[in-house]
Amino acid sequence: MNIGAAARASGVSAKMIRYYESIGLIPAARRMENGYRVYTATDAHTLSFIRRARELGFSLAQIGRLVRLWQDQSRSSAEVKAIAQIHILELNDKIASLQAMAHTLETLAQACGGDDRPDCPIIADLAGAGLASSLAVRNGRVPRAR
Amino acid sequence: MNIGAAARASGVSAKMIRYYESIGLIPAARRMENGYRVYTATDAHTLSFIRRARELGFSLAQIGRLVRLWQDQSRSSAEVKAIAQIHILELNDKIASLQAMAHTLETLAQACGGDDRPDCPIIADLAGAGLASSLAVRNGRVPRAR
DNA sequence: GTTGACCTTCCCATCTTGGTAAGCCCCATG
DNA sequence: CATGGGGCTTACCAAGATGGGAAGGTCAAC
Repeated sequence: MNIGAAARASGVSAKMIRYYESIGLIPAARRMENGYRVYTATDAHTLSFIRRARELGFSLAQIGRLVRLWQDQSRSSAEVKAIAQIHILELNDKIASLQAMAHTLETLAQACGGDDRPDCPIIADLAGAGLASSLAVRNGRVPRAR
Repeated sequence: MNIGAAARASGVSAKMIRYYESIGLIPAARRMENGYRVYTATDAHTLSFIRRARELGFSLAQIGRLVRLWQDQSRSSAEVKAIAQIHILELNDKIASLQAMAHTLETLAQACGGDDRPDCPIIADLAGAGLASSLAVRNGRVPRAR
Protein backbone atom coordinates (compact mmCIF):
# COMPACT_ATOMS: atom_id res chain seq x y z
CA MET A 1 0.00 0.00 0.00
CA ASN A 2 1.36 3.44 -0.82
CA ILE A 3 0.34 6.50 1.16
CA GLY A 4 -2.72 7.27 -0.93
CA ALA A 5 -4.11 3.80 -0.49
CA ALA A 6 -3.40 3.94 3.24
CA ALA A 7 -5.21 7.26 3.40
CA ARG A 8 -8.27 5.85 1.67
CA ALA A 9 -8.20 2.73 3.85
CA SER A 10 -7.91 4.66 7.12
CA GLY A 11 -9.75 7.88 6.47
CA VAL A 12 -6.65 9.88 7.41
CA SER A 13 -5.34 12.24 4.72
CA ALA A 14 -1.92 11.57 3.23
CA LYS A 15 -0.89 14.97 4.52
CA MET A 16 -1.74 14.00 8.06
CA ILE A 17 -0.07 10.60 7.77
CA ARG A 18 3.20 12.34 6.89
CA TYR A 19 2.65 14.79 9.74
CA TYR A 20 2.00 12.01 12.27
CA GLU A 21 5.22 10.40 11.12
CA SER A 22 7.12 13.67 11.43
CA ILE A 23 6.08 14.19 15.04
CA GLY A 24 6.77 10.58 15.95
CA LEU A 25 3.16 9.56 16.55
CA ILE A 26 3.72 6.68 14.13
CA PRO A 27 7.08 5.18 13.22
CA ALA A 28 8.75 6.20 9.96
CA ALA A 29 7.37 4.09 7.16
CA ARG A 30 9.58 1.76 5.17
CA ARG A 31 10.34 3.10 1.68
CA MET A 32 10.21 1.50 -1.73
CA GLU A 33 13.17 1.90 -4.05
CA ASN A 34 11.65 5.01 -5.57
CA GLY A 35 11.28 6.63 -2.15
CA TYR A 36 7.54 6.02 -1.78
CA ARG A 37 6.33 5.11 1.69
CA VAL A 38 4.94 1.58 2.12
CA TYR A 39 2.10 0.66 4.48
CA THR A 40 0.64 -2.61 5.64
CA ALA A 41 -2.94 -3.35 6.64
CA THR A 42 -1.74 -3.15 10.24
CA ASP A 43 -0.43 0.36 9.66
CA ALA A 44 -3.78 1.35 8.19
CA HIS A 45 -5.49 -0.09 11.25
CA THR A 46 -3.32 2.06 13.48
CA LEU A 47 -4.24 5.09 11.43
CA SER A 48 -7.92 4.26 11.77
CA PHE A 49 -7.41 4.01 15.52
CA ILE A 50 -5.88 7.47 15.49
CA ARG A 51 -8.68 8.88 13.38
CA ARG A 52 -11.32 7.47 15.70
CA ALA A 53 -9.50 8.90 18.71
CA ARG A 54 -9.36 12.30 17.01
CA GLU A 55 -13.10 12.07 16.42
CA LEU A 56 -13.48 11.67 20.17
CA GLY A 57 -11.44 14.81 20.66
CA PHE A 58 -8.26 13.31 22.08
CA SER A 59 -5.13 15.38 21.49
CA LEU A 60 -2.34 13.79 19.52
CA ALA A 61 -0.29 13.64 22.72
CA GLN A 62 -3.04 11.64 24.42
CA ILE A 63 -3.41 9.51 21.31
CA GLY A 64 0.28 8.68 21.42
CA ARG A 65 -0.21 7.24 24.89
CA LEU A 66 -3.36 5.39 23.83
CA VAL A 67 -1.64 3.82 20.84
CA ARG A 68 1.20 2.65 23.03
CA LEU A 69 -1.26 1.11 25.49
CA TRP A 70 -3.23 -0.47 22.69
CA GLN A 71 -0.12 -2.25 21.48
CA ASP A 72 0.97 -3.17 24.98
CA GLN A 73 -0.59 -6.50 25.87
CA SER A 74 0.42 -5.99 29.48
CA ARG A 75 -1.47 -2.71 29.81
CA SER A 76 -3.93 -2.21 32.64
CA SER A 77 -7.34 -0.89 31.71
CA ALA A 78 -6.85 1.58 34.56
CA GLU A 79 -4.21 3.43 32.55
CA VAL A 80 -6.52 3.75 29.59
CA LYS A 81 -9.42 4.80 31.74
CA ALA A 82 -7.31 7.46 33.44
CA ILE A 83 -6.47 9.08 30.11
CA ALA A 84 -10.11 8.96 29.07
CA GLN A 85 -11.28 10.48 32.32
CA ILE A 86 -8.88 13.37 32.08
CA HIS A 87 -10.18 14.00 28.60
CA ILE A 88 -13.78 13.78 29.79
CA LEU A 89 -13.01 16.46 32.36
CA GLU A 90 -11.47 18.66 29.69
CA LEU A 91 -14.51 18.19 27.49
CA ASN A 92 -16.93 18.99 30.28
CA ASP A 93 -14.98 22.10 31.23
CA LYS A 94 -15.09 23.34 27.69
CA ILE A 95 -18.76 22.49 27.34
CA ALA A 96 -19.59 24.41 30.50
CA SER A 97 -17.64 27.40 29.31
CA LEU A 98 -19.30 27.43 25.89
CA GLN A 99 -22.71 26.95 27.45
CA ALA A 100 -22.16 29.95 29.68
CA MET A 101 -21.30 32.05 26.64
CA ALA A 102 -24.26 30.75 24.68
CA HIS A 103 -26.63 31.32 27.56
CA THR A 104 -25.53 34.90 28.08
CA LEU A 105 -25.74 35.63 24.38
CA GLU A 106 -29.11 34.01 23.98
CA THR A 107 -30.47 36.10 26.80
CA LEU A 108 -29.04 39.27 25.35
CA ALA A 109 -30.13 38.45 21.81
CA GLN A 110 -33.64 37.71 22.96
CA ALA A 111 -33.81 41.15 24.49
CA CYS A 112 -32.52 42.79 21.33
CA GLY A 113 -35.14 44.31 19.08
CA GLY A 114 -33.30 43.35 15.92
CA ASP A 115 -34.80 46.33 14.16
CA ASP A 116 -33.58 49.56 12.59
CA ARG A 117 -32.95 51.32 15.87
CA PRO A 118 -29.46 51.44 17.33
CA ASP A 119 -30.32 50.48 20.90
CA CYS A 120 -29.07 47.00 21.59
CA PRO A 121 -28.52 45.16 24.86
CA ILE A 122 -25.76 43.11 23.24
CA ILE A 123 -23.68 46.17 22.45
CA ALA A 124 -24.57 47.63 25.83
CA ASP A 125 -23.28 44.54 27.59
CA LEU A 126 -20.02 44.53 25.65
CA ALA A 127 -19.56 48.22 26.28
CA GLY A 128 -19.74 47.25 29.91
CA ALA A 129 -22.75 49.44 30.39
CA GLY A 130 -21.68 47.32 32.84
CA LEU A 131 -21.35 45.22 35.75
CA ALA A 132 -24.87 45.90 36.88
CA SER A 133 -26.38 44.83 33.64
CA SER A 134 -24.08 41.83 33.34
CA LEU A 135 -25.16 40.71 36.75
CA ALA A 136 -28.78 41.16 35.78
CA VAL A 137 -28.23 39.00 32.73
CA ARG A 138 -26.51 36.40 34.84
CA ASN A 139 -29.64 36.35 37.00
CA GLY A 140 -31.85 35.89 33.98
CA ARG A 141 -33.16 39.43 33.94
CA VAL A 142 -32.49 41.76 31.08
CA PRO A 143 -32.12 45.50 31.15
CA ARG A 144 -34.67 47.03 28.80
CA ALA A 145 -33.22 48.76 25.78
CA ARG A 146 -33.48 52.41 26.60
CA MET B 1 -1.62 56.28 29.67
CA ASN B 2 1.16 54.05 28.35
CA ILE B 3 0.51 50.49 27.23
CA GLY B 4 1.00 48.96 30.65
CA ALA B 5 -1.55 51.25 32.24
CA ALA B 6 -3.97 50.61 29.38
CA ALA B 7 -3.46 46.88 29.90
CA ARG B 8 -4.24 47.14 33.61
CA ALA B 9 -7.24 49.39 32.95
CA SER B 10 -8.74 47.11 30.30
CA GLY B 11 -7.69 43.64 31.35
CA VAL B 12 -6.05 43.07 27.96
CA SER B 13 -2.34 42.19 28.05
CA ALA B 14 0.14 44.63 26.52
CA LYS B 15 1.16 41.83 24.20
CA MET B 16 -2.37 41.52 22.89
CA ILE B 17 -2.86 45.27 22.57
CA ARG B 18 0.14 45.41 20.23
CA TYR B 19 -1.20 42.40 18.34
CA TYR B 20 -4.66 43.95 17.95
CA GLU B 21 -2.98 47.03 16.56
CA SER B 22 -0.86 44.96 14.17
CA ILE B 23 -3.89 43.23 12.66
CA GLY B 24 -5.85 46.47 12.41
CA LEU B 25 -8.47 45.62 15.03
CA ILE B 26 -7.63 48.91 16.74
CA PRO B 27 -5.99 51.91 15.07
CA ALA B 28 -2.27 52.50 15.54
CA ALA B 29 -1.72 54.35 18.79
CA ARG B 30 -0.18 57.80 18.84
CA ARG B 31 3.42 57.76 20.07
CA MET B 32 5.24 59.87 22.62
CA GLU B 33 8.61 61.31 21.71
CA ASN B 34 10.38 58.27 23.12
CA GLY B 35 8.34 55.96 20.91
CA TYR B 36 6.00 54.77 23.67
CA ARG B 37 2.38 54.23 22.68
CA VAL B 38 -0.16 56.59 24.26
CA TYR B 39 -3.70 55.59 25.20
CA THR B 40 -6.75 57.53 26.35
CA ALA B 41 -9.54 56.37 28.62
CA THR B 42 -11.63 55.92 25.49
CA ASP B 43 -9.01 53.58 24.05
CA ALA B 44 -9.03 51.59 27.27
CA HIS B 45 -12.80 51.37 27.05
CA THR B 46 -12.54 49.96 23.54
CA LEU B 47 -10.06 47.40 24.80
CA SER B 48 -12.45 46.41 27.59
CA PHE B 49 -15.17 45.99 24.98
CA ILE B 50 -12.89 43.67 23.04
CA ARG B 51 -11.99 41.70 26.14
CA ARG B 52 -15.62 41.22 27.07
CA ALA B 53 -16.42 40.10 23.52
CA ARG B 54 -13.55 37.60 23.67
CA GLU B 55 -14.98 36.29 26.95
CA LEU B 56 -18.19 35.62 25.05
CA GLY B 57 -16.21 33.67 22.48
CA PHE B 58 -16.47 36.05 19.53
CA SER B 59 -13.62 35.78 17.02
CA LEU B 60 -11.48 38.84 16.44
CA ALA B 61 -13.04 39.15 12.98
CA GLN B 62 -16.51 39.30 14.51
CA ILE B 63 -15.25 41.69 17.16
CA GLY B 64 -13.97 44.01 14.48
CA ARG B 65 -17.49 44.25 13.10
CA LEU B 66 -18.98 44.68 16.55
CA VAL B 67 -16.58 47.49 17.41
CA ARG B 68 -17.45 49.27 14.18
CA LEU B 69 -21.15 48.95 14.92
CA TRP B 70 -20.65 50.09 18.49
CA GLN B 71 -19.04 53.27 17.26
CA ASP B 72 -21.62 53.76 14.53
CA GLN B 73 -24.51 55.74 15.96
CA SER B 74 -26.59 54.95 12.87
CA ARG B 75 -26.28 51.18 13.38
CA SER B 76 -29.35 49.03 13.45
CA SER B 77 -29.66 46.57 16.31
CA ALA B 78 -30.53 44.01 13.65
CA GLU B 79 -26.95 44.03 12.41
CA VAL B 80 -25.62 43.39 15.88
CA LYS B 81 -28.17 40.71 16.57
CA ALA B 82 -27.30 38.94 13.31
CA ILE B 83 -23.65 38.67 14.30
CA ALA B 84 -24.62 37.42 17.73
CA GLN B 85 -26.99 34.83 16.33
CA ILE B 86 -24.40 33.45 13.97
CA HIS B 87 -22.07 33.11 16.91
CA ILE B 88 -24.75 31.45 19.01
CA LEU B 89 -25.18 28.88 16.26
CA GLU B 90 -21.43 28.29 16.17
CA LEU B 91 -21.39 27.83 19.92
CA ASN B 92 -24.29 25.43 19.92
CA ASP B 93 -22.74 23.39 17.12
CA LYS B 94 -19.52 23.07 19.04
CA ILE B 95 -21.34 22.26 22.26
CA ALA B 96 -23.30 19.50 20.56
CA SER B 97 -20.16 18.06 19.08
CA LEU B 98 -18.30 18.08 22.40
CA GLN B 99 -21.29 16.62 24.20
CA ALA B 100 -21.41 13.77 21.73
CA MET B 101 -17.75 13.04 22.41
CA ALA B 102 -18.21 13.29 26.17
CA HIS B 103 -21.26 11.08 26.13
CA THR B 104 -19.56 8.34 24.13
CA LEU B 105 -16.51 8.47 26.36
CA GLU B 106 -18.50 8.48 29.55
CA THR B 107 -20.37 5.42 28.41
CA LEU B 108 -17.18 3.63 27.45
CA ALA B 109 -15.35 4.68 30.62
CA GLN B 110 -18.19 3.51 32.79
CA ALA B 111 -17.93 0.09 31.19
CA CYS B 112 -14.19 -0.02 31.73
CA GLY B 113 -13.03 -1.98 34.74
CA GLY B 114 -10.18 0.39 35.47
CA ASP B 115 -8.24 -2.45 36.99
CA ASP B 116 -5.03 -4.35 36.25
CA ARG B 117 -6.47 -6.36 33.40
CA PRO B 118 -5.87 -5.26 29.82
CA ASP B 119 -9.44 -5.63 28.55
CA CYS B 120 -10.92 -2.22 27.97
CA PRO B 121 -13.97 -1.14 25.99
CA ILE B 122 -12.35 2.23 25.32
CA ILE B 123 -9.41 0.69 23.51
CA ALA B 124 -11.75 -1.74 21.82
CA ASP B 125 -13.87 1.10 20.49
CA LEU B 126 -10.87 2.99 19.17
CA ALA B 127 -9.50 -0.14 17.59
CA GLY B 128 -12.79 -0.22 15.75
CA ALA B 129 -13.62 -3.57 17.24
CA GLY B 130 -15.97 -1.87 15.33
CA LEU B 131 -18.95 -0.43 13.85
CA ALA B 132 -21.17 -2.83 15.69
CA SER B 133 -19.85 -1.83 19.06
CA SER B 134 -19.88 1.85 18.17
CA LEU B 135 -23.50 1.58 17.24
CA ALA B 136 -24.22 -0.18 20.50
CA VAL B 137 -22.55 2.61 22.42
CA ARG B 138 -24.51 5.15 20.49
CA ASN B 139 -27.63 3.33 21.62
CA GLY B 140 -26.51 3.38 25.21
CA ARG B 141 -25.55 -0.24 25.34
CA VAL B 142 -22.02 -1.32 25.96
CA PRO B 143 -20.29 -4.45 24.78
CA ARG B 144 -18.99 -6.35 27.75
CA ALA B 145 -15.23 -6.55 27.99
CA ARG B 146 -14.40 -10.02 26.77
C1' DG C 1 25.40 56.42 38.80
C1' DT C 2 23.13 52.37 39.26
C1' DT C 3 19.14 49.60 39.66
C1' DG C 4 14.67 48.18 38.49
C1' DA C 5 10.65 48.69 35.97
C1' DC C 6 8.95 49.88 31.81
C1' DC C 7 8.89 50.34 26.80
C1' DT C 8 10.34 48.95 21.81
C1' DT C 9 10.78 45.37 17.90
C1' DC C 10 11.50 40.73 16.34
C1' DC C 11 11.43 35.85 16.49
C1' DC C 12 9.64 31.43 18.21
C1' DA C 13 6.10 28.13 20.03
C1' DT C 14 1.63 26.39 20.63
C1' DC C 15 -1.95 22.70 17.78
C1' DT C 16 -3.86 20.50 13.81
C1' DT C 17 -4.98 20.84 9.26
C1' DG C 18 -5.01 22.44 4.52
C1' DG C 19 -2.83 24.59 0.45
C1' DT C 20 0.70 25.13 -2.87
C1' DA C 21 4.95 24.73 -5.50
C1' DA C 22 8.79 22.33 -7.62
C1' DG C 23 10.34 18.16 -8.98
C1' DC C 24 10.55 12.97 -9.58
C1' DC C 25 8.14 8.48 -10.93
C1' DC C 26 5.12 5.53 -13.32
C1' DC C 27 1.58 4.04 -16.51
C1' DA C 28 -1.34 4.45 -20.43
C1' DT C 29 -2.74 6.33 -24.59
C1' DG C 30 -1.95 8.28 -29.07
C1' DC D 1 8.40 7.03 -28.54
C1' DA D 2 6.45 10.99 -26.55
C1' DT D 3 3.24 13.22 -23.92
C1' DG D 4 -0.21 13.74 -20.36
C1' DG D 5 -2.16 12.78 -16.06
C1' DG D 6 -1.95 11.26 -11.57
C1' DG D 7 0.65 9.90 -7.59
C1' DC D 8 4.59 10.54 -4.80
C1' DT D 9 8.46 13.45 -2.55
C1' DT D 10 10.04 17.62 0.25
C1' DA D 11 9.49 22.27 1.85
C1' DC D 12 7.27 26.41 2.93
C1' DC D 13 3.05 29.22 4.26
C1' DA D 14 -1.50 29.81 6.37
C1' DA D 15 -4.90 29.84 9.98
C1' DG D 16 -6.58 31.04 15.20
C1' DA D 17 -5.14 33.70 19.64
C1' DT D 18 -1.88 33.95 22.98
C1' DG D 19 2.46 33.55 25.57
C1' DG D 20 7.53 33.63 26.07
C1' DG D 21 11.87 35.56 25.52
C1' DA D 22 15.91 38.20 23.75
C1' DA D 23 18.23 42.52 22.82
C1' DG D 24 18.18 47.16 23.40
C1' DG D 25 16.31 52.03 24.61
C1' DT D 26 14.05 55.02 28.49
C1' DC D 27 12.71 56.76 32.71
C1' DA D 28 12.36 57.48 37.67
C1' DA D 29 13.84 56.73 42.17
C1' DC D 30 17.46 56.03 45.38
